[in-house]
Amino acid sequence: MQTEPRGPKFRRRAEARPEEVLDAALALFVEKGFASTRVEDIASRAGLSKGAVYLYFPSKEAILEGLVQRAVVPIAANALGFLSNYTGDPRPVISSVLKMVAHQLTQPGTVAIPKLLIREMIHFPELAAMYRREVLDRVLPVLEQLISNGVAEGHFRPIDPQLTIRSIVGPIVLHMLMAEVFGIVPDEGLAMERLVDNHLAILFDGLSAPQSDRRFMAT
Amino acid sequence: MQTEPRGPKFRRRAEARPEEVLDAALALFVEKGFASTRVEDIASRAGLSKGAVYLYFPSKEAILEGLVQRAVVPIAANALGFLSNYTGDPRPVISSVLKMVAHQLTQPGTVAIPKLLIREMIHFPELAAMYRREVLDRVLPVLEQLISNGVAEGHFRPIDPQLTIRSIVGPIVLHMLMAEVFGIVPDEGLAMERLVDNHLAILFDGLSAPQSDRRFMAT
Amino acid sequence: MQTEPRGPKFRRRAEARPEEVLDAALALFVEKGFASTRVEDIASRAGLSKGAVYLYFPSKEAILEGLVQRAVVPIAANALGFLSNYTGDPRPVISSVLKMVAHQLTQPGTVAIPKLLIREMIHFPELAAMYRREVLDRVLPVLEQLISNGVAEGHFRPIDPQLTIRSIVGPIVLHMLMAEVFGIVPDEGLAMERLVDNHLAILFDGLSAPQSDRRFMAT
Amino acid sequence: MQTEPRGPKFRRRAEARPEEVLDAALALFVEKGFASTRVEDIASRAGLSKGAVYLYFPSKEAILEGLVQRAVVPIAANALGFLSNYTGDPRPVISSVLKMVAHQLTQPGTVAIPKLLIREMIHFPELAAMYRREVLDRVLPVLEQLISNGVAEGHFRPIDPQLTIRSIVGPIVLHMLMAEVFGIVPDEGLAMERLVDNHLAILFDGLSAPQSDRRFMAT
DNA sequence: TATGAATGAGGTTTCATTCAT
DNA sequence: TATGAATGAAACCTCATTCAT
Repeated sequence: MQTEPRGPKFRRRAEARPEEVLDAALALFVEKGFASTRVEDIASRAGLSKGAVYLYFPSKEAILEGLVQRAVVPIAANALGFLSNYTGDPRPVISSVLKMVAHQLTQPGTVAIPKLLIREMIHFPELAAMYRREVLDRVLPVLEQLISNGVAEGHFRPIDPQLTIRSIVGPIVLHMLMAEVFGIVPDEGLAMERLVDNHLAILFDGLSAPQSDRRFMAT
Repeated sequence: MQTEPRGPKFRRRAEARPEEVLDAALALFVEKGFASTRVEDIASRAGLSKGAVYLYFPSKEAILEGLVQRAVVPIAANALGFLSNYTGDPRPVISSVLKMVAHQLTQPGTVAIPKLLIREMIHFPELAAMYRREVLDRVLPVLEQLISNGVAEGHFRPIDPQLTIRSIVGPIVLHMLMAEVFGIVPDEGLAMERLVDNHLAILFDGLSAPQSDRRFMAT
Repeated sequence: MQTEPRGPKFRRRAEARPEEVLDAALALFVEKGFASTRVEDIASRAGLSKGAVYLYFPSKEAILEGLVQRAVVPIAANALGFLSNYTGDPRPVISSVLKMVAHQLTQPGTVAIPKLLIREMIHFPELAAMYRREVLDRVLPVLEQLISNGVAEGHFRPIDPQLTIRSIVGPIVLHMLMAEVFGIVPDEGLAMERLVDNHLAILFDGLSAPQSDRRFMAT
Repeated sequence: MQTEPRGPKFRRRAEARPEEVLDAALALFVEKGFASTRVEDIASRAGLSKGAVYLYFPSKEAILEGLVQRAVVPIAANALGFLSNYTGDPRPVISSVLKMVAHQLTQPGTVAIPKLLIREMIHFPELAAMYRREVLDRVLPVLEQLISNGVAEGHFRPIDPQLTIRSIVGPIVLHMLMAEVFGIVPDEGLAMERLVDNHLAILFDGLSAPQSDRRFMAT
């Protein structure tokens, strides 16, 4: 008659639950958008019941917040260290950073958050603000400093560091955007490596044919 | 007892109603997103009743379609002519095209449609497909050809034309994106002109300090 | 500057307009039901504008009322005369009445109103009441009297006149109903005449084989 | 401050909810018609909230379908067995079938579905088709066979079995129809039993007075 | 902790009716 | 008389959230 309080039947790793919810939510938000994703979808993809989701997150929006939070933490903890206070020719650093970024962008997890923010920013502006504060406002100044140093030390022409960041990173972003939004991919496929190589060549040495040729042509 | 001459209940203005609806919808879709915009909002901003909107568009989605259609038509009608079959040094053309694009992008109407598409593409993929078909698939090949010519005629280094398009346009897109999504604007403000100038300098002649320095450094 | 009041351009037979509206409405109500018929449909089928319909009928419901009214008038004016006060063997009369009714029922116009009433009675019970008052309450008593006379004069068995009316008319109604509602038609087609012949044979002389045979079989 | 024990906001009764919804819907559809019945009406009559109805049925139309389905199932499961392959004088069988049918038709539940179909067939023709397929196409052939046998074995005159079905059942249907649609009821009330008795007398032996009389009259 | 039945606000769409012209 | 642009009420359906169990 009585139900002896036996030890937990299994205690399905209760600790990892919020993470699983976030994983499920991220996948679905990216696939279908925030609004079109039902809480029940998230729950069942995470292997939970709808109600259980609310044990971990007070609302659907909170899941999105949690998503951005989770993406933000490693940035703060990690990185930048090897960029900061760097002196010397910044070109090798930029090369490797660009390649790293390009590689990251092909990992689905990395772009998901910015993609989400681009879409949902209107509905949740605080989120975009948070992402900016925690991620962009930390990374951009470092890059800016790197370029400034490059100019100061004569490695670079005298260009505007802030604007130049756009010239460095913009092509990669556009590349992703064209592929993601419009399905426009170069003949050879996404080809992130080729894009970066092509871009670095232009970035450092310019689009124009070398001086000698130009003088010749000008004749 | 008195018949105060109130404003007429019905205003008869068949004229440009659909245009007005589109204008109102564009503004609201950009401001609040498609889903969060109620048809009634559109109606009242256009000075109509909810029902009247349905005299001109069979559904809310049709309004969005109409919006993209309207943005697409001028592209087909308009230009490219002055780009096609262009021969000679492409650099001046690229300069002016870039300046033109940059100028266009500061006009609210122009960016609105792509911004909308980036957000709503998930929910209405046909729209993005249409925009791609009608706009991008017309413009990109022309640019590609321009660059190919530049390479063939020795004005440019031997670079990949398709990928190079991203190096040319990407920075401007990123500039807009940073401003729009994250509110990140250079210290001097949007400064589209300065951005383009900075970018063109890098684009044509590279980020690196002139050859002389580099030879020196390479030593 | 002034618009001389010229004679009417054409004065498109303004008199017949209500009739045309009723015709259009009847066709559409039967085809699509009352609720699914838009006033604009009626108008355009009648060759009018939506607004013009309201010059003749104050509401959509009034059109339906007009329809029933119009169907009711001829009944009151016409008929019954030749049935009333009939004496002598009623069988020939019933035969010809039944054939007439059957013929009438194949005319689309005649069944339309009862069909409408069967469907819409719930929404407009007064209409059914009116039809009953003006049509059925006039016709049924006459039939009842006819049968009563037949019994009194020894032509018929002693049966209940009111209930017998159902035995006389029911099969024809069911025949129509099966065809109209369920599309169930005998192998030979609607075959109204055959149905009536078959039914009259049963009605007057019974389904059972003649007495002589029955006695034989009973042996 | 006090927590008055109000009725629980949520009642958990997964049991027979769909059945209750169907019951409520049937009652309302019959009373007010399909279109005039709001889903919320159904819900509250079933003791649910509007939204809960959609837990069991994906749409209002699905409720109607469910209604017809539910009416159809017992037919397939049930009877006909005792009719099929019957040999011998069919008259007792017809008598009892007719009495059974008449009895059934006085049960509110039974007529409701056909009544609904007559009304809504225009809007949902598939429903009428389903009812025909599952019910009528099963019952009618059996009746037809029964009559054929009666003719073959000399119990009946040589009549058309398909048409004769109408002569057998029609009066009962008309009786219901007159009562339901026009409120026309014999002086003695619905009197289903009397109707059937009167009809059976006519059906088997005819309306006309017995042979002897007729011979006399014919003289 | 976990479930999932139940709630109810909110928005799109239809269309009878009105009325300025 | 005639038009048809405009109105606005009404109802279906979705889904985030709650809570009895």
